Amino acid sequence: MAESTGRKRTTAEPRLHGEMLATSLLAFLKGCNAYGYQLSQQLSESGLPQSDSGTVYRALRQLEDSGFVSSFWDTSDQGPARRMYSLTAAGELFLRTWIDALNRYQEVLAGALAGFDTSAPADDAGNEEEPS
Amino acid sequence: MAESTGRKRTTAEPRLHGEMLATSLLAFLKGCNAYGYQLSQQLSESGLPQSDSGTVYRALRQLEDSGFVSSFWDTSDQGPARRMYSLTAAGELFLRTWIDALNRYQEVLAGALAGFDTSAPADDAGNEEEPS
DNA sequence: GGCAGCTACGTGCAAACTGCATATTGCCTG
DNA sequence: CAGGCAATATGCAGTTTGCACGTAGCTGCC
Repeated sequence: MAESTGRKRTTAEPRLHGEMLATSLLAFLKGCNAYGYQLSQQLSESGLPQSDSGTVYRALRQLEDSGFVSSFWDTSDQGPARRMYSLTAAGELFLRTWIDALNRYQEVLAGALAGFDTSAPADDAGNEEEPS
Repeated sequence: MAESTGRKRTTAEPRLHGEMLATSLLAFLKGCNAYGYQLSQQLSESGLPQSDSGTVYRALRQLEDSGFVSSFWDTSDQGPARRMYSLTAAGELFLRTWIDALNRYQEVLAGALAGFDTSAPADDAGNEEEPS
């Protein structure tokens, strides 16, 4: 009953998922628009946890469905056509919103590491006083 | 191209998932050990995006399977027994690893936001730094 | 020409994860 | 006693992911 599949989630090295992947892509697109392959490479070089390229392409599609990016086919260069993505206003808004949530997230983590009791009113965290 | 349910996940308010949820739980446990119900409440009060309590319980189980937390039944108080969780050494290591990744993550986001819209009103995409 | 290899994008499938509702047990209060 | 809260857990349907694989265009090499 041990590791049959071997693919848990919390076990191996981290991987970039969900909103974090989406936000990273939006952040890259904020600087300059790019295409999927390029973004996938940038993720690898960023030192961030990596993602499967298929996941990246699908994430970009979802972002487009949500209206956070827009795309067009770029055939100006040689090679296979590239789907060029660019950030929309809604995407920028979403990006800022998420960065804000991320800041709180890091506060919590940093606080917990530094010795907890950062901002919470210490209801019963370190106190064993239970309202009974 | 049949349209599915239509509600994606990049649209509404963020929710805490995957490794981010796991890391939050580990961070809380770093300060003091606690049980699921308590952790679920702390998440709500932290200003972080929330998670379903069922998801929290399952995440704790997975963390235990991965060896990042350990648990025992606490019956010292009245009421239903509580499964008390505490952080293990492996969990602490995982926590630090992920916080490190988080730092890089925030660097990327902050860099993308700050590095481009400060004084460059150019909206084209072809004039960014080419790293190669 | 033939052919491997790289770029660039996409999809099928099974496993995994999530949200919601719901069930359970124990205790306390009106 | 019925109702409600605390605390944990699970079934189910829908969604997301990892991996593998497939397509298409171009380049280099013999």
